[in-house]
Amino acid sequence: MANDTKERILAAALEMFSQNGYAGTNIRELSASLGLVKSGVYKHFESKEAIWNALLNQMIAYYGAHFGSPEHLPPVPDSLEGLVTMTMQMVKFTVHDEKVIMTRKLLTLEQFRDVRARELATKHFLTGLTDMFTHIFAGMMEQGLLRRDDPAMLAFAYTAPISALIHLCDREPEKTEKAIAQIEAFSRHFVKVYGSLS
Amino acid sequence: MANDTKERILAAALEMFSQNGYAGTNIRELSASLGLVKSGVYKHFESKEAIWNALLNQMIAYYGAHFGSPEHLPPVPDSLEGLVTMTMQMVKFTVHDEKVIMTRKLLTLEQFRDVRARELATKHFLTGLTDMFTHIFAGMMEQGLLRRDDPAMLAFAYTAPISALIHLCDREPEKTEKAIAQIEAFSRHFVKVYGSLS
DNA sequence: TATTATAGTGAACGAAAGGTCACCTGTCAA
DNA sequence: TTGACAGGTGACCTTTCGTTCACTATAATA
Repeated sequence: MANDTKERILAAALEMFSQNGYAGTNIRELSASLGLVKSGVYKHFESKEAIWNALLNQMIAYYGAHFGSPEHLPPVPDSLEGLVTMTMQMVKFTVHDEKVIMTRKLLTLEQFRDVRARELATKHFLTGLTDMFTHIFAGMMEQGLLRRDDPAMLAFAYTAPISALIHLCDREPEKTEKAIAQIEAFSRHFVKVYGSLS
Repeated sequence: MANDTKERILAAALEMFSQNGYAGTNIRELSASLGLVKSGVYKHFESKEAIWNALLNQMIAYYGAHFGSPEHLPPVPDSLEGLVTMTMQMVKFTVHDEKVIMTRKLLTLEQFRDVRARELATKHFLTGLTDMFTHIFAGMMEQGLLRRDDPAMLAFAYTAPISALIHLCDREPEKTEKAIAQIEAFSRHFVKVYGSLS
């Protein structure tokens, strides 16, 4: 049947939920944005909540597939400058990719209402990043690039400020460029402080 | 007249808006939680949006009165341990005070919808804290307690991770104790790294 | 005491919400 | 050719929303 309407509904839902929240979104507008009428949506989902659940499942699955398992860990940089470069690549992607932005906003808006959104939010905003950089920093310490220290603590100290500025970009997109520059400055400050040469 | 109903409405609105968001809150429930009937609220506010505006004005005024001006800056600690102590005092207050928690949640939920909420959110979550600790760290550097460095950068590196864990407490209150311990560990890590004795 | 403003009630209203249903239409398999 | 079905339409239903209004009780004021 070549039917991608279901996927298009989920895409539109992500867009509207991330902007106006679940409660602030209505099926009429959502349908209209797809060029169909409200009842058409109910051919694909049995309720508004079903759309929400499907969207959340999709996000959870996506996160699991891309960041959930150890095999998706990025390579350990072989220099301090490599850490900065890798960081900036990831940051530039994450603050410019519309779908990623909307995912973060959605999790921000629904974290207090839905337990699964809450858990995914914590992964997205906190533990996912620290886990990833714990691994990276442990590797860099082994290579003698970073001062020996608790890699988890360093990862937390490194990723939390970056995460804060990513949130700023979501909140005030016009500050994105400035925030990226700030992240790079922070990253360089970090390698200066924790690099083994200091 | 002894009429505090207006204030009670605002308090209830803070509670409901911070839990369910503006769109997810209805006047019936809000009135009921105060033991009055829906139309009674309209004796004090002409619309739901008027309640929102009054609440936001109150929050903005409160923030301005308590954190807005330089005279409210905390004293500069006279030791590294003093920094940790002061930090933990502030943190324990901010993660346990119901009103402060609800304020943060509300700003989190409405930051994408309302420009003034957005600006206050940035102050609350980012610039307010960094500004405050920029002043503190500059003072501590003058006293020779901290290594000479850019105090604004240090303030950012110090407050952003703490802020991230405060957000975690808002999202998952059952992790509050653990998060507080993590903040203390991070604070001690920070003074170890940046203290002038290192 | 008479008056008047205040705070609250309860019924009602129109709009908008989520959801249902009978119906239409094009596609594909038997 | 026919029948089944997926996908879409438009009218309609019920509930809930924010809001209004006539009315009442109360307490201060003139």
